[in-house]
Amino acid sequence: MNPTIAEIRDADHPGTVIGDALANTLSNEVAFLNARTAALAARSANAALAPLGLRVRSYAVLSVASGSTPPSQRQLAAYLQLDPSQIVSLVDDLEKSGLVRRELDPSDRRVNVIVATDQGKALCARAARLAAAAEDRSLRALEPAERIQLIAILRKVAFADLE
Amino acid sequence: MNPTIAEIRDADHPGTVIGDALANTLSNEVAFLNARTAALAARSANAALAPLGLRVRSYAVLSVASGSTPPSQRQLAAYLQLDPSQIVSLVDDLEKSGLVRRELDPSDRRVNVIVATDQGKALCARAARLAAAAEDRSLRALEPAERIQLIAILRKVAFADLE
DNA sequence: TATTGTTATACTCTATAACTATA
DNA sequence: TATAGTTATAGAGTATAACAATA
Repeated sequence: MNPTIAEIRDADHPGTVIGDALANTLSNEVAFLNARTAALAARSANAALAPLGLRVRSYAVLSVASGSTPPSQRQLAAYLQLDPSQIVSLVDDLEKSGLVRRELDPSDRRVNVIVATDQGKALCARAARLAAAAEDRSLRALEPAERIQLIAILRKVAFADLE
Repeated sequence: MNPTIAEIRDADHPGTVIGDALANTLSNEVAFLNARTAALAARSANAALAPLGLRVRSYAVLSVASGSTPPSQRQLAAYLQLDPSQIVSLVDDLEKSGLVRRELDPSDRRVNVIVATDQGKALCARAARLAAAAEDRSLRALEPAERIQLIAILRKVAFADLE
């Protein structure tokens, strides 16, 4: 169960055994564990969302825009840790699909508030269920209590850049 | 401290306040928290490793190759969750820099064993220290006990694809 | 002057498929 | 037939810099 002492095998090619030693240095580095986990989770979530025409990125934007406080593009960029220039094409695509609208903020006409349409909110709800199912599969190795711990700890780390 | 109730600000532009509601749905999704954390950690680690001419990817390959059980390229791909074709250019670059060698496995001449040179091992040791320092900064929001919990839980999730 | 959104560009990473040489 | 490594290519993601409109 513990990667340090477990033999590690390539899931696709069971003949490929990776010895204990491989699972040493890197497997204690959070950055590596995070990268590996995020890669698996993103692949899984992208596959789950594909039938809806969404990807993890566009789903994230749609999800925030579907909340009770529609964000500006700048806020989306900060929250999703993307460059503001990347938000442009994400919102473009969602807008073309009729899932969100850009609304000029009357109090500051430089800012676009991104608000989900009814159609967007409906799709977001369906997407959230698919994402949750993918997450259940990704986290199947964890006890319920561990899952709660993981979320609590990751929230601290994920937002450590904001005081 | 808790992102659900905290106001979230853009670190670069303190005037940008993101309301509570933004921090709701997504911030309970492990895939999102993982992606945000991994993005921050990768950026930090890449910056830390840049003076050595390494990036997180090449460092990961070098680190495994520096261990006591040098891997095949296939094993590297499985362990790092990369496609075997991506390993080729990573190893090419490291080999050109004299940090690793491809050694033909005598028992199966299809496989290249990737073994770090002495120079590669020395650089890997320096890189590991820089990576550890970057990790300390990334995880500064955690108590020591939380850090240990995080590693234990992430290891389970990160290797759930291997039974 | 500073900030929001936008465009443009170059680079890195991801995903597939096909090829070769060995088994 | 099947596997290890390689090549090629297209698409997605990352990082910067510059610009127009607005504050």
